[in-house]
Amino acid sequence: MPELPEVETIARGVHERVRGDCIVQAWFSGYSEPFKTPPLRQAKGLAGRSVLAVHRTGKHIVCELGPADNEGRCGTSERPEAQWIVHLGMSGRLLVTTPEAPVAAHTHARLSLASGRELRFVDPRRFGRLEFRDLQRGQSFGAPGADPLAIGPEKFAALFRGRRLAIKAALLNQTLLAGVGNIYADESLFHAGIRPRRAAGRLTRAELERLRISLRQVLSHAIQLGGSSVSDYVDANGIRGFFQLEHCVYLRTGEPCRRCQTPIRRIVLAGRGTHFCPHCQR
DNA sequence: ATATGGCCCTGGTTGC
DNA sequence: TGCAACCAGGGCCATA
Repeated sequence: MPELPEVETIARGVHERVRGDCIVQAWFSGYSEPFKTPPLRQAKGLAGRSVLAVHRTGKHIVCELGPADNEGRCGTSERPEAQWIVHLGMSGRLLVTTPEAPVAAHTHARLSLASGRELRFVDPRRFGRLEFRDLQRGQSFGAPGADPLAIGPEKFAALFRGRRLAIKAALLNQTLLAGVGNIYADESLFHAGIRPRRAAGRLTRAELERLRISLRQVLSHAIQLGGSSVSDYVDANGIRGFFQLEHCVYLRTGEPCRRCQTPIRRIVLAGRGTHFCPHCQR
């Protein structure tokens, strides 16, 4: 399940490989209903654009696109005129391949590039979303929540003030923090020594600061290891990440805590499997 | 206003 | 061995 570190890894990989390339044409599968922009409009908007940069915002991959000139060739303007926004949902993958590479089942988009390669969007569970934005008509994409890697102590504490919901549920709320998903919510709460069910607004200032630091450390460590490959996650080159080997609680129900040997417990919170150490987390 | 729970969707795993 | 039930959960939406 791609969360911030996995999305960051994929965005960096795609950036390195397709920056400066040009989208010659775009193909979309018949499946399209939940896409934020109708496939025909995406295909029309993408064709002839140059890829200026690819980066992550929250759990979204944003491709900054330049203009095409009169001959249909790619422009070289530095200022983005459009954006292609990819959300991978649960099972989405964004791959750079050759056109000859076998087309995986559930491939929903294929962008042919001027270099002769293809950028493909594959998503078996169809929780992913694709959107095209014309920046001359609309606003640039922005995540609603704060960046957990950049937020400071004051703003972080303010996010949770007065909130009665469980801290785990609050961490998953993308309008508060953008990019935290189930794995890193559980892992950061473990490292901060906080029980997932604690009411967000009742955490002490010291606990909130431990949580902010833990979150930042867990996320940046995971980025260094290329993310967590817990199901079928692979990066833009088809390479798996290694952070799953570092997990302390996530999907370790019944296994001994790495710190105190107490068996890890699993509860359901906000509809999500939630894992914690009953001894280390208070 | 905040908070909760159901739904979507497929593939892998478990259990009979 | 075969098949069905179950589980995984991000984001959206209806409801309380």
